[in-house]
Parts: sequence; C-alpha cells; structure tokens
Amino acid sequence: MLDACADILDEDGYDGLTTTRIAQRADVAIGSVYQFFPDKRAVAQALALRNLEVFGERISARLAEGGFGDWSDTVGAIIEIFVEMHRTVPGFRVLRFGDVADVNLLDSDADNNAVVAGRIRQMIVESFGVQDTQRLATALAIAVEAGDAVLKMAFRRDPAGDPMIVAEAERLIHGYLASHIEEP
Amino acid sequence: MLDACADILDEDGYDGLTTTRIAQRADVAIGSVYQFFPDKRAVAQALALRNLEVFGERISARLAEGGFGDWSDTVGAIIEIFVEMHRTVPGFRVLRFGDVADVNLLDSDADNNAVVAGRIRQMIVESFGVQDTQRLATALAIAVEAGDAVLKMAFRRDPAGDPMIVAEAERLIHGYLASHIEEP
DNA sequence: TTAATATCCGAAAGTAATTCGCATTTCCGG
DNA sequence: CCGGAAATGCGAATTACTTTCGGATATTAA
Repeated sequence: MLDACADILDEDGYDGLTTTRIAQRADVAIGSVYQFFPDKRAVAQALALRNLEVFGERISARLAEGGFGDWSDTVGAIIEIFVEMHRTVPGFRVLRFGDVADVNLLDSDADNNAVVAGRIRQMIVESFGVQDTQRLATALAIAVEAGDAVLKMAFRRDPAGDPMIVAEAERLIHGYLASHIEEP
Repeated sequence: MLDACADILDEDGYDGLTTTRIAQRADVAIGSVYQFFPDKRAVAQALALRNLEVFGERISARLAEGGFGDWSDTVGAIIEIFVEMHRTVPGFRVLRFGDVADVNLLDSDADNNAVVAGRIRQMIVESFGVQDTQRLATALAIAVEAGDAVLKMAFRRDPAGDPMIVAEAERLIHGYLASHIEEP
C-alpha cells in the first residue's frame, strides 16, 4: 500500500491522492486500507516515516565510510543524500518527510523538520564527539528548515532539481553553519 | 467575506475553513459566496492577494520614509514589516501569501514566494537604482524562500514569533545576501 | 408601473473519506 | 480431517463536506 501511495504521489501529486485510488492501485478493498491505517493521513505518515528511516540509514552508511575532513564535508554529504532521495525514492519528491500533508506528520509534538534535525544532530554528535549544545541544536534546526525550503523550490521548478538552486542551497547552509560553528 | 475567512483562519487554522462557515460568519447564504468566488480556493487566493497588497504598500511607505544607510537596512525593514504582519493582520499568520493552501495560489505560473521576491526586487531596483540582474533576482528568490521558511517556523512555535528564531532568520538572510552582493 | 436585469438564496447533487456488519480465510484442538 | 473461533477481507452505506442551479427577491431603466 505504501508503494501504491508513493506511485500515486509521483503521478498526480498530493491532491491526486485518494483512499480509493490507493486501494485500487494496491489491489485491495478500501476496507482493507482502513484495516491497517486509521485514516488517509496515517498512510502518508507511514510513508513519511519510511522515508525518514531510509534517510537515516543512508546517512549512517555514509558516515561509516568516513573520509570526512571536517563537519563541512559531512554536511555536504547529507545534502547530497537528501537531493539524491528526491530523484530516486518514489513519492519522495512530493511527500518528503510529510510537510505537504501536515508539518506535524512525523511527531505530533514537533515539526517534521525538527525531527529530521534531531536525527542529524544525534548522528553528528555520535560520530564526531562534538559538544551537544543547545546552540548546535538551534543552528541545525534553522539550517534544516532553510535548506529544506530552498531544495524544495529547486525540485518544484525542475523534477531533477535545478542545479543552480541546489548549489545555492548548499552555499546558504554552509555559510550559515560556518558563521555559527566557528564563532565562540 | 474575506474578513470572515481571515477570522476563521485565526480561530481554527486552514483545516477549520469550510465554505459554510465562511458564509455563516459573513452573514450571507452559501450561494452568495459562489457568486463572488468560483470555489473555496479562490477565497483564500483573494485573501492572499490582499495580504500581498498590504505588504507592498507597507514596504512602499517605509521606503518613502527613507533613512536607509545601505541595502542591509532595507532588507531589515522588509523583514520587520513581514514579521509585524504575522502579528497584526488577521489570518496572516495562517495563510500568509497562500502557501498553506497552494504554493501557486498567487500566480499559476510562479510560486507564491517567487511573486513576493519579484515585487521586492522591483521596489528595490526602483528605489535604489541598482542593476536589475539575473544574479540579484536569483539571490532574492533564495533569500525569500529561506527567510520565509525560518520565519514560518518562528511563528508556528510561538504565536508572537519566537524572538530567537526571528533573530536567526535575519542573520541568515543578511549573511546570505552579503556574500552575494559584495562579491563580483 | 412594468419589465428587464442583477443579486440572493438554500435545497439538492456531487465527491471523497470513513464506518460497519457480513463474507471469507486461517488457525487450532479434538 | 472436522468444527468453530479468530482474524482478515470486503464494499455498500454513511458522513462531511463542496459545489450547482432554478426559483425568490431586489434593483434599475424606460
């Protein structure tokens, strides 16, 4: 069902997503959809959650490979993974981590991007042993929010992601984080 | 009707907006709503457009006052106006320039933020006589997209706008534009 | 004053989400 | 194997809206 949902999103966007279509595409009765999910929103939620898992796994794998000179390389790698997911993961370009459906889809107490920022922070702290300060948390939350918005724009304008805008997003994020991390 | 729409948005968010409620609140029959607007989306569109007008007028007025040392002060003033509108214009905190309803609400050919960025660019070019280059247009589009996202976050978390996040949004925008405008 | 025109109105139709009781399958203990 | 719980599958019916449309009412012009 999640795959059916992703396919429909790619074809007709979030507005084209109906519970009936999900059922048809997945070859199950509409009642069966509601067997697994309390409502339509929950289907999107599950897909967004799956996207988050994939994102986390890919970052972990990349961090394990190592070879990063400094935090800046790491941030670059994370952006690259995020961009690549837009291009290859079905439905990701439309749904991403759920913000099209609801900013609080992943967690009712936190914005989707806050959840994503939290995951990234955790992984960076574990891998690099940097201080896990409030300052770092805030900076990452802002960087994720801003970077996400600009990358979203890049993929709205061009299904493969407008390269110039993607490059600007990287510049923006690197610049902002640099001014935060280097200063005392 | 637009005022009714704005009030409902403030009270119950975009999900709480129904055509019946708009009609009740505005003290007209549901049929009359459809006399003026082809559909529900068009009501939001009209309100978003009105917000854009107000934004433009306030910026014009502020620019006419003058007293800006450089472009940086101007950008600061525009951000201030945008923030102030979140706090004082009914429905603005929820609808803003329409992105909650549809990223292409203002103009079917351009993202809402692209329209906003275009207006700002026009006013800056007219007031300061700077070169109206593609480079400026792109930088402004990115800055608006990113700044908008971070400010949206500030007002999601706190109806009056989390001051720390608002400050970071300014820092982000100023930093990004500085690195663009100063370099050749 | 009348007739043409514009505006208003809300019951009814259309559309998509969600429910719920019956049908079918699966799983076990005898 | 068989009978009968229990789980799962099903889709017509219900619900919650948005939108239409034809008659009722008001306004304007001759």
